[in-house]
Amino acid sequence: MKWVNNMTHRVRRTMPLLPISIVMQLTELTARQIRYYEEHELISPARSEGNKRMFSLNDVDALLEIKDFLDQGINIAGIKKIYDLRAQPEIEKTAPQTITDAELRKILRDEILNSKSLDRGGIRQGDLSRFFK
Amino acid sequence: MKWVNNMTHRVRRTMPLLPISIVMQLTELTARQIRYYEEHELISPARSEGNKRMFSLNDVDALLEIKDFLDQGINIAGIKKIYDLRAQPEIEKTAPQTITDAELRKILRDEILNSKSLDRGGIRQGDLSRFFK
DNA sequence: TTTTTATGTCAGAAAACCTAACATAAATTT
DNA sequence: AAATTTATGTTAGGTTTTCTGACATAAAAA
Repeated sequence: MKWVNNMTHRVRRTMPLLPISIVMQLTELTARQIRYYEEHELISPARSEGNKRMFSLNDVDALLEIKDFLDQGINIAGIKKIYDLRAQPEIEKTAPQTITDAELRKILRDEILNSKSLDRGGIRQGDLSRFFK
Repeated sequence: MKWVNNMTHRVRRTMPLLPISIVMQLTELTARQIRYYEEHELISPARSEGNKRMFSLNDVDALLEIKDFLDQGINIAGIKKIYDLRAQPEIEKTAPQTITDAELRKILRDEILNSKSLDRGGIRQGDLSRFFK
């Protein structure tokens, strides 16, 4: 017999559920790093009544992505620009975007030039697999 | 384009993620109630290094079920017995279980006699729907 | 070489959580 | 009916966690 109260697969991705200590474990980032990324507006975790940061699963996803970008040599400004571009996908491929477009090319070019042939093959977010099934 | 870091649907149900404040919101139980149920071994939430309770999604499910049982008039002892019986499903329907079985019947009988015709129709855990999609 | 970036570390304060104790209404037992 | 038990409320004192802000620093960029 199955029971009714199974919320596991229904939790909203945007619900602020997790304290920073748990997010540190899930992402292997320090509190300092997480706060720094928020300071630079890469994430906007919710706050408890007492001003403690509360993170959603989407926030965790975002942090893992930020970590990945940084590991790839992209800097905070670059990540922010990528996010900005993601936010307006409808203007994409229409009129040229003056400076914005050029900036993106520069970012991408720099990324290629900076890649340092790290070649971290295959295993993406490998360590996290121990947390998942 | 989809991104790789989507942990949302892969979080282990048993991972201790949530502080008691969040569990209070999710279940609409007080901290006192949650701690009392733990004291009576209906749940066993994990602990942080500093001894703070950390709850898994399974724990939340369990608490919602406990709440439901209590609302139905079943007391803590009854819930515990139900859990015990659930833990040995293989003995079920075989040899008579002496006292255990009789105790269960008493519980069920008492539940029926105590039902007070509350008749809380249909809507199960209704309020929680606002938390889910 | 100077500046910027990303992160470490520390301090003091506030919030969240802990256990333990006492209080109590409602239900149960005697 | 009186005494006890159950499930929960409340309060107090102590510990853990998190906060902001400041200063420090290695590596990268200008």
